Amino acid sequence: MLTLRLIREEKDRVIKQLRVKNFEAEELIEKIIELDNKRKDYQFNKDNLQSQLNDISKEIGILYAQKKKDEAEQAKGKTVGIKEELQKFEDLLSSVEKEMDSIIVLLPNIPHESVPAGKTAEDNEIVKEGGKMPDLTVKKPHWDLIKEYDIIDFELGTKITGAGFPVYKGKGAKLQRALINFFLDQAEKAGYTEIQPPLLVNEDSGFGTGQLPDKEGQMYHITLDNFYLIPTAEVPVTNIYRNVILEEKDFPIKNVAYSACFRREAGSWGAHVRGLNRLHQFDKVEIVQIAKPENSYAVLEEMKNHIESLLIKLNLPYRILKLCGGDISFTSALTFDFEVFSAAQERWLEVSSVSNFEDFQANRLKLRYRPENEKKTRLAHSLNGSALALPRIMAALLENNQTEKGIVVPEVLRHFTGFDIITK
RNA sequence: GGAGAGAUGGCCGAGUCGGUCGAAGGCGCACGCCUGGAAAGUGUGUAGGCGGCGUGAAACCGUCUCGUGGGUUCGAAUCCCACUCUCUCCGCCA
Repeated sequence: MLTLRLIREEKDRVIKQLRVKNFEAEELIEKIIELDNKRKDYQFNKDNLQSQLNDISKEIGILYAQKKKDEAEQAKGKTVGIKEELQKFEDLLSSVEKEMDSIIVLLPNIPHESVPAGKTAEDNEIVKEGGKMPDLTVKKPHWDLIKEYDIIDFELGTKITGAGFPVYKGKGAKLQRALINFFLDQAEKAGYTEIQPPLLVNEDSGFGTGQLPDKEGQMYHITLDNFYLIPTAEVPVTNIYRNVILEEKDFPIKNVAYSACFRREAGSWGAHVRGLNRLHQFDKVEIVQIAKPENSYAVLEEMKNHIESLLIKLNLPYRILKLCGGDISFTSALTFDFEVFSAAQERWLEVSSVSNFEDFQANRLKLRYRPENEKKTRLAHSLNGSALALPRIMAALLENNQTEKGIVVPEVLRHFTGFDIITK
């Protein structure tokens, strides 16, 4: 949620920058400013009336204490008109606030200056490519490999739950666990604190990170208790800081969490979603940082480097994209996507997305900090990134590392797996 | 799931039959005095939101906030209702 102050004070810049996201904001912003003016006016009137009323109440209290009962009764009469008037302004205020709340959440975060214009994923800017393309003598897609080596079973998942809930077996399960351990250990070495969050969250948390109210259909909802299954650990981990005022000494705040993630993916089933490419339940290691505004872009860079280092260590061919205005998410100011090349599918697969939300989430979360020697609090910046999402890494590893003898386990994972090749 | 108790500032804790209560007292913290330095002692300060308020900040003023939401009343931390959460006991259980 954009801050009112920004909307008021830098209206033109907001409108201009939102056009990069292909969002025409002028009308909404005019409406917001109009509502805000009304709001101030109503509150001013309300506060004044309340103040008068409070004064009379105090007088009555004193009169009673002095046993001047008649005068006290008389004073009560004076409150009637004021109370009616007060009620009127209270009603006006709450209706204008309600309308304001419903409109202000419609505005997306303004993109960073460096975000390129563009409509679709085609317009994303490739900022870096790395790693070496594998030279394969056999070239089977992972959905064939997992059957051949009996390591992941989709049919079994369908039997137990439904489509998109695969069962990992034997060395497949072990490889998955090795990846999780590797990612967590790497994050720990980079100074992140490991968190094991709840996998179900309440409505307030869903609102805090921006999943609710609009993306409701993307989450599994447990209606009986009104909980939502998390689509990413970002939700519970960032919500740790909901309604929090941080002190200077609390920084840097670096958290990492492994969790299962649940996504309904309603309506997004189609081409290119075979095998592990898109699932309803998958594992992910997520890094989350809370930063001071002046540091947040340096922090984003640091997170980006961390993610890149994982791909290098796994020896996967990768590229880094800066998302264009049309592809960047509603809440993000600047996002980099990481893709790995999956050699048998001959496709780039998105395995990570790292974003700076600036104060957009923080404003909803009421996540603030107190700068040194300042009385006033300020909104902090929040950032997160996948480090990394498991299934597509798994898909790329299986495809890129296949040989006639079996699937070769990357060097860095071997002490977690205890084996160096997956054979039939 | 059943029965009971409770929720007050960073923490502990008081708050009388509703009346100048944003809230005593203590601890902690910050700054100062004292000291050669420290401890002890001592003084001062110590919530957040919104509005007045304008280019930022401070000060000041108003208003709201004692788990959350509503109600009664001229006036609610205090009374009433609903909800949430915590604790204790019982039951169940990895």
